[in-house]
Amino acid sequence: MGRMPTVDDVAQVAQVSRQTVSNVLNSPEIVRESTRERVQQAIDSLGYRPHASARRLRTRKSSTIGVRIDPLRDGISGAVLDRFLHKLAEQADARDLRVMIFTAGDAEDELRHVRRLRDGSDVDAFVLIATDHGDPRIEWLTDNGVPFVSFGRPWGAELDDPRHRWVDVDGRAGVREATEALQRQGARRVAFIGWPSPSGTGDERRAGWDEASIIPAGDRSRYSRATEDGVAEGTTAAEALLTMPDAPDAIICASDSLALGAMMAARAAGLRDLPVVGFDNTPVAAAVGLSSIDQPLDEVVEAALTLLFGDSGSDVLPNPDSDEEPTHRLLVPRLVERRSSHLMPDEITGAKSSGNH
Amino acid sequence: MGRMPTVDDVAQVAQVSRQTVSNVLNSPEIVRESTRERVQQAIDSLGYRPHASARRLRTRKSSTIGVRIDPLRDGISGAVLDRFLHKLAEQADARDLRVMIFTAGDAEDELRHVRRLRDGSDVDAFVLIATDHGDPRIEWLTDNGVPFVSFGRPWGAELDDPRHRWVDVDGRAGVREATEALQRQGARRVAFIGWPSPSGTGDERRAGWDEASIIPAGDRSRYSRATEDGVAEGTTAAEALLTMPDAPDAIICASDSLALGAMMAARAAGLRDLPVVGFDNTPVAAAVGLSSIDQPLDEVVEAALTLLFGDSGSDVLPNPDSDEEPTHRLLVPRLVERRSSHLMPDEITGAKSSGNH
DNA sequence: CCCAATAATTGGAACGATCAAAAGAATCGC
DNA sequence: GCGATTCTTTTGATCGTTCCAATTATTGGG
Repeated sequence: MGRMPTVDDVAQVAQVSRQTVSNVLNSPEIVRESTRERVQQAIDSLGYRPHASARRLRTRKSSTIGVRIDPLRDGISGAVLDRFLHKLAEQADARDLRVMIFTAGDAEDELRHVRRLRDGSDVDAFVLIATDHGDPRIEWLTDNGVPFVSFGRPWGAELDDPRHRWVDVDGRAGVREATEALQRQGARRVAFIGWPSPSGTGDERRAGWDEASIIPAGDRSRYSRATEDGVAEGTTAAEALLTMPDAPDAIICASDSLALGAMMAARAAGLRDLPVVGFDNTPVAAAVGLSSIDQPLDEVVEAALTLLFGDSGSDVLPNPDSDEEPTHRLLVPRLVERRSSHLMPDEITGAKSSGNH
Repeated sequence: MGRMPTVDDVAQVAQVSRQTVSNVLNSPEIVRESTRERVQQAIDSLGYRPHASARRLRTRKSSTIGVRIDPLRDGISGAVLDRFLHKLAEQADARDLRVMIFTAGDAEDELRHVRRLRDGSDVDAFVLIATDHGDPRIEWLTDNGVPFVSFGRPWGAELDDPRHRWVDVDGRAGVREATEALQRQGARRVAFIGWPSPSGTGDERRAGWDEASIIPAGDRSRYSRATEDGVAEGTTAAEALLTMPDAPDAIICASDSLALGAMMAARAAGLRDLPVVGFDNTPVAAAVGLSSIDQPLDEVVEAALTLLFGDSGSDVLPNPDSDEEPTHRLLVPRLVERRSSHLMPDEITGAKSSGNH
């Protein structure tokens, strides 16, 4: 394997100068057609590919985005991040961007990485996932002018800081829609199992249920449970709900984990037709035939990239400082109905799952 | 934000030459201690970071590995790849390597990416996941001298081609061990639910059961079922097993999806104590308290990186062509016992799952 | 104390591309 | 047919680093 051809090699074959070759690649419209064709032919015949590092050195941009992948993704819901990552890789490719991943133990460790990747011009911008209450990273990034976008809105006070670009899914609207759908089907007492407050995401989802519920306000709190996330926790909470007088005739949960637990509790109690709805539309939900509220990750990723790079380019937009342009997007999720609980175990027809490892 | 400091800036402050600064960074041992300290101090005070692209241009290596992430990971088992990716990012970081991800629709598309990433010197080596029967990528990569390692052994004839480095987990041993463990606990008729043959991975797992089973050889095939992967399929297969005379007193499955289905079938049939074992130890298994055979991903990743880069460095080893050094590793999985089915729904105490999105 | 051998440091060149500005070709109006 | 205008192509410099060969400082032996 000899050495790779360079612009000079192509130039020589095509009988033009270096720069013209470069122009054919980067600004073809300014090159005369006949020349362009000749150069293109030389490129093809030599199998020339621009050397990415050389280009990056000169242009001072890496066309690469950095993504932190989380260390603890034990939850079923980890699958959402997984899908997100895949969509990101896909759409980044369409814009000629590369995606670099990294992990970090804690926030400090993460900042160390961010600094290294950025100062070394390894990446142009970052994508953060699932920001928490008062996340220290956000502040650091905005203050240091590092371009980034977060999937998940900031739950602190800074919701409208135009310097912070974010994309999120409106869980409130999703749960509201699901609640209304169940009530249209005839449910009169739709219960909700969510997480303890305060939890930005969780509180929003509960609020959606609260807004749509037709349960008399005085009675309503009885139908709402808060517990840590997990299948077992979902089971416990659902059992408590199902054994009370005027038991609910449908349950909406803040996650598929909780919903899976609730579904198992319902079955154990012989309530095979009790509708149960989860959140995130994870593979498990699909596998066991659980209805779930699906996050439109395609749109999320597209919105995130648009906020960072504009409608189509691969140049990072200047960090926003005025709010002429909106710097965030709130997207609406969609209920995927699988009529969760109208199926007995021997009738399950959930989507197939694949993968051998 | 002014311009980033360069080696020259550091050199000026430390009163040495460029090259000495470079040496402090890359070969500290050849620099006199007093000088080294002075330079280091200048580096710290200026906050200097080497420009990654410039370095890559000069050294002609990118210190980056490329990983393809799969487009369809609907299965529960996708979680394994997820964990793999995380471990990879972690260990790559320890070796000062970066990880770049990409996706591709089909094999041809993937090769296009590989070629682009490699010819552009974006990545030094590739990590492939889950190779299939007679994977065309493998041949192309070996023939073109692209350094790579695969997680998953090649199932074609080329198992011992020293040019192909691979790491895999010995599913046969894992299932064998699980079968023996169940038999030690008193099970007499351990059944197996796997995938239709031919399936490299699946056939191996079944073979492990076959080797350890104490069911008389003539009877054994009745206790073995083959079906596509999926929760519903697992349920169906388990029901068939459980309704036959001399029904099995334990079930081992080739995946957690199948196992989850089998577990649900067992419960529906009132067999709450029937042991069920899955494969991959996915979050779902942990969540519902399902025993499962765990792949030692830490070791897998470490072995993979060692095959590519040697014991500690970050330079790609020359492509092997003789078999002086072993170019593959087969690792042994471990059974995680959760006594799957000794729990009724209201007693589930599976590990909590987390993650809000 | 000098010379040889070794250790430490230095300056010029190169990696492969793009930028900026200058130079050359083609086109147009009159 | 000539200068002005526009289009196309070229030349020299540069991005920040490491390689290479040359130079200077240090050490040790006789």
